[in-house]
Amino acid sequence: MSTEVENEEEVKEVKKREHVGEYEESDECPECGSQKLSRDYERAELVCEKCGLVIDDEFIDQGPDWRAFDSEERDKKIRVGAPMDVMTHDKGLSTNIGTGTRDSNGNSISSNKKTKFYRLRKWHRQSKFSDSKERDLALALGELNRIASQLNIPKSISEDASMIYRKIADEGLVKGRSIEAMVGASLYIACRQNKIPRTLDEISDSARVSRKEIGRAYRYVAAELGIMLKPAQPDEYVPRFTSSLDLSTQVQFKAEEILKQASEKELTSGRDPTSIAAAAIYISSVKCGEKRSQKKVAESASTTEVTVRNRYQELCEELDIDMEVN
DNA sequence: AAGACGAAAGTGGTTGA
DNA sequence: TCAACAACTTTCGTCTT
Repeated sequence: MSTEVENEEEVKEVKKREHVGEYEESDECPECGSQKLSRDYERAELVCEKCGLVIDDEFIDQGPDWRAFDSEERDKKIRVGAPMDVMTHDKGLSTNIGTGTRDSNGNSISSNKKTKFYRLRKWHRQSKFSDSKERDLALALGELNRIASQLNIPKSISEDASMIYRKIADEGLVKGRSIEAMVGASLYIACRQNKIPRTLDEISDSARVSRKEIGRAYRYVAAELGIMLKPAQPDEYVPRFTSSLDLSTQVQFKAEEILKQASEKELTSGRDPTSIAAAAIYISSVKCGEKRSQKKVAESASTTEVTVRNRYQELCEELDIDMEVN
């Protein structure tokens, strides 16, 4: 509200532009004829300074509808508070009891009342976490953020994951299960849905639970919420792997090209998509003259040289790729 | 010395009786 | 519940660059 704006000049200037209410400050007091009328914006009253008559009340406050605490904020003219934030347990929208020293009538409040409000504020703060659900949610979302940032998961996806977790919690699916595993499952689902899959291994590395448990939680959640995910496609891993290997986009496109042919020939089914992706990247890196060793490629895809080797040999054979000539 | 290759044995998960 | 099974990993010795 305008009370927070310290600069009175600015407020008055806005007032002048429009006629507000029946009376204006320049009018005379109908009671005593005094020309000293003033507006009390806090109470929305136009009063005669001489006799105290309220001439006009409930006029519309034409002051700025944005709030500002300093000149920088005034320049920005921000109209809203914090945006909804699904990443925190109360979506960043919970209320606080203010710390003002005046009551709604503008009178200062007694020290007795002040201590009372201090207590109220304290209780109110604590009540945000009053039930175990909220506490668990706060804990879970904290953990989710930690894992997501460790895995460099984009904000939009971790937000999706928090929405999924909220749903899980709302349906009461967490009961009796590990929160951490459920968080892992939420992230896993969110990543796959956004076509930037992370493997269960990658997630469990950053979480405090095993891949097995996250996998189990994921299957459970998927069944309960009716989430059906298409199996991860190898090409979805390519951009992440190539960039972690510092390969050019040319290599990336080439690898995706190879994978397209491979999936047409149905070479991908039944195989770990990360291995296929790694093999395609290996071939592509050699072909583009940016060779990375099998070991390096395998590492980035968190698999082994042997598997990369086996896959890439299959690909070469089936797609008639000759590794010798460039 | 590093990387590529292949054989062999071991592991964890799925499937079908 | 158990055995069979395919995919994958680990380990290791050999060959090539």
